[in-house]
Amino acid sequence: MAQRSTFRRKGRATIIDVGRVAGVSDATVSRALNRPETVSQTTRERIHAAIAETGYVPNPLAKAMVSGRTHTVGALVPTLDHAIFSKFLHALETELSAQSYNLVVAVTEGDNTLELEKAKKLLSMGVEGLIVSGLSHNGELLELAERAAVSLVATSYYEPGASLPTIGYDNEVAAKLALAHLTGLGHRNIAVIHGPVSSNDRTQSRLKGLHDAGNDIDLHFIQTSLDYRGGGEALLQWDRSMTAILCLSDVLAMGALFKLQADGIQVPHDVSLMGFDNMDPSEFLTPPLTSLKLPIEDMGKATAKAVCDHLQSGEPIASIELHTQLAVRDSTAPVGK
Amino acid sequence: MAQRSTFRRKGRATIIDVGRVAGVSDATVSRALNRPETVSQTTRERIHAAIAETGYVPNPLAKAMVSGRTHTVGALVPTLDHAIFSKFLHALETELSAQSYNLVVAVTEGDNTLELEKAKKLLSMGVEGLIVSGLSHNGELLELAERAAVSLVATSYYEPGASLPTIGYDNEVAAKLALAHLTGLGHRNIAVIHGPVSSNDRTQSRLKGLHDAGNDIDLHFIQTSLDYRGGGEALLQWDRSMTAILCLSDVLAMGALFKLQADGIQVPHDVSLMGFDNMDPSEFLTPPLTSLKLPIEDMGKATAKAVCDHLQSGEPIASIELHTQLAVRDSTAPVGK
DNA sequence: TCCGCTAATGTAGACGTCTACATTTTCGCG
DNA sequence: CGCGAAAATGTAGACGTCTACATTAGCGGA
Repeated sequence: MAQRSTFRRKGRATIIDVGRVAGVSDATVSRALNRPETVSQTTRERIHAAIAETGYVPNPLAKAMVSGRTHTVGALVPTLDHAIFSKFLHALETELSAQSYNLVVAVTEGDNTLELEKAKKLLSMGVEGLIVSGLSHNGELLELAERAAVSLVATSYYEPGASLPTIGYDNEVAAKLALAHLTGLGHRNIAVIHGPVSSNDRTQSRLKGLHDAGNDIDLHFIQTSLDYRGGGEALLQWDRSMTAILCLSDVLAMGALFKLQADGIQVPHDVSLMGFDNMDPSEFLTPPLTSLKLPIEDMGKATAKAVCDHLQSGEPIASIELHTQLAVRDSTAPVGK
Repeated sequence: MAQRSTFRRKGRATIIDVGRVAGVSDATVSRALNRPETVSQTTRERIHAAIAETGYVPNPLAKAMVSGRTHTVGALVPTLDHAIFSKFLHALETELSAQSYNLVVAVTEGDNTLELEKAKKLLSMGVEGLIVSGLSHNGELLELAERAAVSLVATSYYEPGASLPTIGYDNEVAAKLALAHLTGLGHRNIAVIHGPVSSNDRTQSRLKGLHDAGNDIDLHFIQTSLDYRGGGEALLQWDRSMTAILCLSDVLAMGALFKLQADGIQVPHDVSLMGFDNMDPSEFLTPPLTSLKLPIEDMGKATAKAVCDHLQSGEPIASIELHTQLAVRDSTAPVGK
């Protein structure tokens, strides 16, 4: 803990202090650290001793400043407290970190104003790329990112015509796929339980995909809060004339299933139940839940790769479509059963 | 999109370019931006026009370098793909962001070597504080953080004697509390389902809390994988002589419950089932799951506050104990029933 | 022994912003 | 009309690291 004033200016030793102790210039120290082969054996040893003596730690800010790189990518997500986003971020972080990038996370609560505000913070800390969720954003966001020369990419979406690259899946098609499964089983009168529409463009797209279902299909849309409770409460608007329930999220489906179980209503005997997301527990439920698999982990990996490639090559980011897939399990059955 | 070579050096306009266009020095521009009241009205206007013209965006790195601050805090968590940690991070981010700090997240997969590696990356990008989960770490970590003059705080734990400040709860006490609930209902022969012990010191502590349960209590420890499947599979080692099952995580409890439901075993009639964590769905299960509430959100908030206070005041971080609490619901019943 | 080449090290200035201090301008008031 | 204080602006150098270029040292060969 010796406080050698020789090599301490404002608390921390600098590369110059190390040089002074080792009897060389700062440039030599820098070289010893970054390209050791250009420094003689003996000098290198003296320098390392000096580093140990001074407790020198490179100043990351000075480094970043001179290189102009922070190796940092920012992600804006509506929430962390939802398996979809945390799974996505997990995959994203893993891949980014494999390529030596750091991930800064900011939560937007689905609020475009807050999103803009947090985007500013991320930009003003020097992120090199910015990942957002969905397509509806404050108009200023794009402009902001462009001014900062930071490239933007949207996820949870695939829409090649959009004003920014998108990496994700087609929510409309996915919703159609889910519905087709139920109609294929003969269901014609179907409850659709979904979360709030405002400030959730994924839900909006999914609903859009359902709207032109066809004349002989009766859809009853039930909006509720996007949580387990909401799934249960939505059932108040359900009656047995609707032979199937399509939930636009597995959380809602589980909420509904638990309520049905509590009420003694048999799935799929009394009603078919289908989710959307394919979350971890879904396949273990009783009965195992039919759902729609979203390629969340792939999306995380692909997004990380795209951003890293872009930062390396300078090429613009291309949109990538990932595919959704039915996971047919026991919670859905033919209408007659 | 005019490419005025006058004010472009390496692609981006600098504060000096703005000054040149506005006909003032860089210092005046800097002041106009940071302390506008010290600059005359007319000059300010000219400067803002110049900023618009040049598309100037302050370089965050230079700023950080001169101020020596990044306003960034790092968090190392075992995984993001688990509600506990993502809930924690959500609360953490919310509070940090309220105090204008950014959050960098790194995933350790519960591996101390990887943790150390990622800690290095976080330090070398300039985090001002580092939040880790649990107490078992690579020894180098503490040393590293100290050298970088970055303060460390451990969460999910409360242990005032530890070598670093801890903000969390007492896992041993919590486990005892859970067990006491079951023994209080008369259960004497209890299965304890838990996840992998290695590299999970929270599980270790919880088990430690159970070990001196008392002579008349028979505990059957069943280790399994920490996921829904694991909870179900663990039941292979359970038989009806064990009148209660204590799962050291709600994920395991849900996995077990779903399997019990599938097998037609009634909870709590045939067996009492208790979880640990109190995750979102638990109260909606059929039957609602008795669990042990962990103060995860409080922990996130408290940790953020502690770190921010520390960074503001320079005072060392003090350990904080948060309390756990039983959430008694219908999945547990007296042994006779 | 000296030339010339290579290896090793030093010098100087750049990166973009901030700020203490110096200087200039402004303006009120006698 | 000029003095002096206050307001406005400029100058210079710091922050810590990197690197192109300049310089010195070292060494083998003739």
